[in-house]
Amino acid sequence: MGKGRAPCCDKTQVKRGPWSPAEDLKLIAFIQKYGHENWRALPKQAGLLRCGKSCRLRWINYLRPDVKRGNFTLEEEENIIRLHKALGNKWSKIASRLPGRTDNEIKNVWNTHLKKRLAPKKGSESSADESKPESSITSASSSSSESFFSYERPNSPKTTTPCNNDQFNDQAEKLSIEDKMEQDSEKQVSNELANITEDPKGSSVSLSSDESNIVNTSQIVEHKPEEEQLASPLPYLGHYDVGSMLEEVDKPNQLIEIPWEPDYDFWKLLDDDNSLESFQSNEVQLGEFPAIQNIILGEESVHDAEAKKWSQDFENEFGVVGEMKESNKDHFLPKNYAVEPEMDHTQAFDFDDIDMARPESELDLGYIQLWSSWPQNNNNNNNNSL
DNA sequence: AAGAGATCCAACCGCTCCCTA
DNA sequence: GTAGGGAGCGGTTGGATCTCT
Repeated sequence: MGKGRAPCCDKTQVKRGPWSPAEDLKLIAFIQKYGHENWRALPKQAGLLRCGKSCRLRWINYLRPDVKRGNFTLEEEENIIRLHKALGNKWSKIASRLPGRTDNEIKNVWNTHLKKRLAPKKGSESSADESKPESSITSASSSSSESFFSYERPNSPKTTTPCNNDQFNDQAEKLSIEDKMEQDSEKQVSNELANITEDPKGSSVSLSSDESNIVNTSQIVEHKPEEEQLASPLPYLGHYDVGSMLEEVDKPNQLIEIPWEPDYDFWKLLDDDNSLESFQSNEVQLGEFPAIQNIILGEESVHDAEAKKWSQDFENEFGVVGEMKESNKDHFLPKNYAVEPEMDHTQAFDFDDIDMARPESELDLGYIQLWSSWPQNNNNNNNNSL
């Protein structure tokens, strides 16, 4: 092993950094159709200039429809602390017990404030055991109760939970018992997880062996908007011609080239009042994610009320519609999104391009459900900056 | 209002695990 | 038994955003 492991891909040949909406959509479209059995080959097949690992990460941490976005609730944070004590820095295992949360997200939350929150009371204790499971949380939890419950998350809607010590002691006792159970074996953890996640493999449609696959229809059917806060990270993708993209990705065994869609069109559409009006009056279904839903659901007619509703939702989501100017359109891009270089600003969005064909396969059905399952108003705190 | 420092989080890196031939 | 390759995991980083002065 003198040479060490070969890199997974040629770093000079792949794009790095923030993902663009177009890349996201390509990835979503491809995975919706073909799943992700081979991450290494996926970017090539999907027409993405990305490393397979990057695609996997993007999908798991951000694009997966069952990813719960928004701030962690107090209950979730308690669970993280409890599970971290039981499992240590096993973020993926912790994530598996917090439906909708990713290991990366949990890791970030832990490192950014949960760790800090617990730090003061831990000062006198061993600081080296931070990543190691403890036999019981009782003592640590009791001593940390004050700082723990007085914590108020910045920039988040207050999750006001009564913070008296009696309640905490009850919880600590309960958690202590649970943790002892957890420590018995990881198998048990897995079993408990199975109960929590309601058998993700029990779906009628499955494109891949991964339990997180988005075409898990059971997840979608059981979607509860109020509770789950599932959120599309790309509600603004309405201008992308998913239909043609899906046609392109319908060739998984060849190297395909999907032309980059200019993001500009979408912003131009919003910038131009006339365009927006035509957009709204175009007798096209405008649901939560208008163009995409149109494409997928194949609805041929729409009510103006729905069009207006979407317009309002979009305004809520992105701020002022119609006042965005050419000079500052980039500022309306969602946080951390990459702007595609060399945009073709001459192209205009054409609804006629949308493939309105009704889906026939189960895969397409899954696609419908994916998109239609995202709630309109997610609590993604990224919206703060929009 | 502006600059500095703090915070957050998406993405990357490199390692380990696991499967297959 | 073992070498190679892919997937997954945990640690870290860098840039964007927020808060404070």
